Amino acid sequence: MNPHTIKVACSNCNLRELCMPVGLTDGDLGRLDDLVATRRKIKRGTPLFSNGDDFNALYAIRTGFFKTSVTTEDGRDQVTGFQMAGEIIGLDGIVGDRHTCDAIALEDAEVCVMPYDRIEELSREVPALQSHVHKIMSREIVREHGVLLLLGSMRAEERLAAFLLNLVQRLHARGFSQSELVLRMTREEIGSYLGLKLETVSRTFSKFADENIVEVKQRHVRILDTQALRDIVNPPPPCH
Amino acid sequence: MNPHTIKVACSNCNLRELCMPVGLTDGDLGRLDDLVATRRKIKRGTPLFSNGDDFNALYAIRTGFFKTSVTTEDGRDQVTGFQMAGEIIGLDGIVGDRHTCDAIALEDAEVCVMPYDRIEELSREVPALQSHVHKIMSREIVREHGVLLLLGSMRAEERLAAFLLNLVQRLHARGFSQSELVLRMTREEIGSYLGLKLETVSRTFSKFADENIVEVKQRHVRILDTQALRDIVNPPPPCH
DNA sequence: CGACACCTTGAAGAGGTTCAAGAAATGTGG
DNA sequence: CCACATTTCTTGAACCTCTTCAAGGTGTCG
Repeated sequence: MNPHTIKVACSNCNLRELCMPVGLTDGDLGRLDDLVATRRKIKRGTPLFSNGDDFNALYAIRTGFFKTSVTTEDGRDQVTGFQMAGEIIGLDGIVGDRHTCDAIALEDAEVCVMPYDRIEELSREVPALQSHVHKIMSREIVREHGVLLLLGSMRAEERLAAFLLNLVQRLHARGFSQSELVLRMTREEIGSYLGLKLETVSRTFSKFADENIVEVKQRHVRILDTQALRDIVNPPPPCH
Repeated sequence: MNPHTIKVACSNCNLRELCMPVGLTDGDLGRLDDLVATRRKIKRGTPLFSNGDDFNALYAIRTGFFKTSVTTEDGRDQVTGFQMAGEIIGLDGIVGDRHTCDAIALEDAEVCVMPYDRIEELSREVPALQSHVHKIMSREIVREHGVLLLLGSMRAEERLAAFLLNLVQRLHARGFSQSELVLRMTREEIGSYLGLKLETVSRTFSKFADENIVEVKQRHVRILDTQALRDIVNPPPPCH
């Protein structure tokens, strides 16, 4: 067995609420522990899985931060998402038994490895788990709908504002500040996710800073005016 | 009961291969019939479901053609996909018990209504169905990854070329021509899907026509040079 | 046949990209 | 712990793609 893996239990994991927030009986909860085979540590800059890898597990992020990205034959690259503690990655691999994207750790990370055959087996026996797995997939579909909207119909400022609000909201749900955050990704990675060039991302940050909407020092961002960001994403109807 | 619904059976449906291509025993196959409660006819221009509607079923398209779209509070609209016979629609509703997008018929259509609680129930008992449902969701996630790539990193010509190739490939899988197709959607809907304005879509069609890559007469499109379209999507490496 | 929705095309303009240079942070090896 | 190499970020200027606005053409349906 990989030396970077250790045996663990879900039943007293403090991320349980986020990662497997199922209404489980004590008995079911014990069985959930069977789901996580091991944990695995991923070093910053290293893939958890890559395009083409055999699919055999979903991963629950315990600590750390990931990006997922897809690549075309001619080398173009698109970041499809950023994932943080409590989120599940690897769903792309189910349909074809191989992963179709890369998942790269943007900081040292640890994940719970949940072998897919055990998930299928267990979710046949525990309806609450079955339902939860379905919801996780559906949530991912709905999330991507939102990104399509962003890429298809928003301008640079709207995209970056939406991105910041989304990040800070997810961090807040994990107990972090509502207004302060440290970006774990480069401007280029943000740009790839938002369908913009890194220079445009940088310029837009500067513009927000000029307007006293945020303070930006490299990857440290402080949101000074959340409402202004909201208004940028969703222009308030003109008063008349 | 709604007069527009009738009772039916999957077990001898000729779309079975596309819609529920599971390796089923005869016994299981009979049980699949329990899945489809009814059929429902949808008139052109009419929603199958709308944003905010209670979620209680997935729909398998028997005939017809749909678009799905999401809307922002300020009225912006993004087409998230076009669906044709054999495809499953409604997955967005699972996570929150309500639909989060609109599904509109672009031509008169008929769908099989598969109540979601029956799907969950039956897929606990029929592993092949469980696996299939998971694959359908995963496929949708992977499909959307492709659209993200398109919206995030491609130029207008590349987007339209990719769109045409995708449409014709899916139609071909259903027994239609590899080179001829009738668009069921307007230029505006194509544009919304591709993150372009309708004028840009129109101009790009005209450009392809000038270059003898396609023939376009309103919604009738004939592809004259498939390889040219492929080369536009995926520029071949320069010879040296 | 007339009304309406849809499509095409042109010209001007805006938003984002590209290219380039330099500054700031980060990591590395001595 | 410091010097140096590397990566990342910022900013400016020119350019290009796509959008916007406008007008006219085409097709469709009652």
